[in-house]
Amino acid sequence: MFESSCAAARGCCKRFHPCWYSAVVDVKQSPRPAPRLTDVARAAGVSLATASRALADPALVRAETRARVADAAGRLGYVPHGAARALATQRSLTIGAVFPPVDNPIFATGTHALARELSAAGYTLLLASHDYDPAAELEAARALVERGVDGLVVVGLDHDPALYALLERAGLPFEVTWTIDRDGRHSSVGVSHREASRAVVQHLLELGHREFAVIAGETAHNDRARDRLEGVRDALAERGIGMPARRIVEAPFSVPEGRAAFARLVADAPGFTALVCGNDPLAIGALLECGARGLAVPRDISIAGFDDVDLAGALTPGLTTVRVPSADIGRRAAQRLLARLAGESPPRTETLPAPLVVRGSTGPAPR
Amino acid sequence: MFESSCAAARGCCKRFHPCWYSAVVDVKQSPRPAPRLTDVARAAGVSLATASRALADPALVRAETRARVADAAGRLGYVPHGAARALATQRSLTIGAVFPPVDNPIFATGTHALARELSAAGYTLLLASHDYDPAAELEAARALVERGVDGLVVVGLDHDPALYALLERAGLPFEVTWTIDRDGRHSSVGVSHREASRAVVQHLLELGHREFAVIAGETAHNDRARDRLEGVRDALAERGIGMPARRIVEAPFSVPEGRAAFARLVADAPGFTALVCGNDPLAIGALLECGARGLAVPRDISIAGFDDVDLAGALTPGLTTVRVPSADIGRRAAQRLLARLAGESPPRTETLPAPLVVRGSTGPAPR
DNA sequence: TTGTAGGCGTTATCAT
DNA sequence: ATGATAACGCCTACAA
Repeated sequence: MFESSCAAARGCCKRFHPCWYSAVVDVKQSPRPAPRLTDVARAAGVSLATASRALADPALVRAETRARVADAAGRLGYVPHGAARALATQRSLTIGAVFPPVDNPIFATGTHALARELSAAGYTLLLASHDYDPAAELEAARALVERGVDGLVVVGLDHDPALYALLERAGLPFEVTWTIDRDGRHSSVGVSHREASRAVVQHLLELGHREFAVIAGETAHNDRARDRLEGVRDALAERGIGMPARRIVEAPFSVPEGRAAFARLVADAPGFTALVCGNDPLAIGALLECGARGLAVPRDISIAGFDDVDLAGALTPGLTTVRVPSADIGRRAAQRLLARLAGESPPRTETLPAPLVVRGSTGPAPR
Repeated sequence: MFESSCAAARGCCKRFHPCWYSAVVDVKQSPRPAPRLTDVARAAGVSLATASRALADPALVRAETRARVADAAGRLGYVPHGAARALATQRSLTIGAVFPPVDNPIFATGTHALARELSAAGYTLLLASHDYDPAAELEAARALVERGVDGLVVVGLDHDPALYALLERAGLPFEVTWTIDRDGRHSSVGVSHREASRAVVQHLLELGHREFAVIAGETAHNDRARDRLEGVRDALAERGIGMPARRIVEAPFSVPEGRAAFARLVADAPGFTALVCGNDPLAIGALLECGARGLAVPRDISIAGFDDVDLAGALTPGLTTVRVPSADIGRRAAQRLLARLAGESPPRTETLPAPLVVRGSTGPAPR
């Protein structure tokens, strides 16, 4: 019986080939193959080509025909097959992003904005997340390229050279984000971490502080963390103010790590009145540790962060910080990439403002 | 000249058809077409099929041949074409997720875990993010289905019925997360928000509290928020303790909204000694507003949250809350989906523990 | 172990 | 305005 139906199937419709059925254990799992465009065309009494046009570019088809096709598609619950379309058009309507831990609030915000902006344009986000590991990042990027993304978003400039090579060979447009590429070698949208960091220090200098300490983010594989640290050094050097090496500690970006780092700093290199932190979670950790130690902020010590996460403004005292427009960066990255795919040429590098936000956590240096 | 090269191209290699070239403005943009498997095969001196096998299932091919193919692929910088592969195999090695705002820390954590777990298995995450809008969610899900995801992760059970219909028609395996589906109609992994919420109230009752207030998350389209609120009602009802309606306010999940909601509560319905919040950001907002008003926690008022975000334990006093294992949920959702794709049958519903974490923000009721 | 060839579901180029 | 048909790049029975 299978034999004969097999032979018959071969002749007309290969999709019902019994071998296919026999491979399926649970029939309920796949009740019937999903309808394809051919099915829609048949149901509407038109050719495959017409059905395709009616759905893709309605203007090319008579209104009445168009309606019949739309109706048939609706009745059958037709869903276009993206892979087939991608194969035929050589575009996937998909954008990839390789992000550092997306559970960092700023990247979470950026991801959200990116996803929303893309979907508004009919694109979908393919997201890969790594833990500041260049090898993992490269691997993730390769996976995204294989999936046929039309463009890619990466964070910062610190990447395995093989990543750049991969993207260049594939001729894949990509955007560097958060950081801007001063050399203009890559298309980028972000802020000047270094400048903003200088502004923080200048603010503290104006308040009379001369004894500085820094809790920096981990600078390996992270140009943002390095730039922020460099900004501090720049501003101090300009004024001829020194800062001993032991007043600088590095810590992973998190509140608990910020607490711990502050404790280390107080133990190893006490006497500073101003603390500059690599991001807000670190600063909040430091603030909390101050509270636990009975240190008053800003009376005994001034603390500044970087990023302006939601919480920064809600704390008491509010955290003085730099506002990094994460949502804007995500949104603009999407827009720039889509513009380039449409043949436009947005400015090679786009610098967003990152203003200093002065709140209660910084005040005059104690005398 | 184009004419002749065109004719020649037609005969041998259509990819170099001059029409194609003439359409490309900037030659540097697409230096040469990406190498295909055919090119690798030719370079290695084997057939297309052998090249395919050598790369996909090395065991099927002689070691020496395999090496030649691998070498050729490496030299040419060959990257498989995902769409073509997906079309041929009917699998995209891609999993979709439709999440509420991924800038909510718990969803950010879940996303991160999901992405990492998937990529470890060779899969990639297609992420869509909405703002608690069922229509947008449906649209996003449809986009993911079109992209050919092999499975889908959704959050909770509150969805447009059309979403379920879509997934069922497509025969697409999906996982409900965060919430568990008691009826077992859908495969799910999450926690019992209702039970955990009861535990919070029981804890407060044991501390002698009788005057309760609630800052709930917005319950529309959000079964987690509803369940948490119901849990509070359950526990109070069991003990015959009433709570007037004006002691319950709803607010979007965020720190600033928590502050504002607390202010409203104090203005409209003062006199409560215990405050149960729909999540940690709301609770942290309430804590901060207490600080600003000179209310001591827990002496004057006890406050509890839900989720156990990083910050909850770092605050002083620490926030009493329920630990929701977001990372585990993301990880398990990935594992369960992959297992099902591999033909296994993980338990229909998987309930993860959500223990009460007692910290300093709750204490004996003032007398 | 390797090669041959048909098919995956669309789009797009030709005719008509 | 519509229809026939050749790609798109890969996988995989089947044959050798």
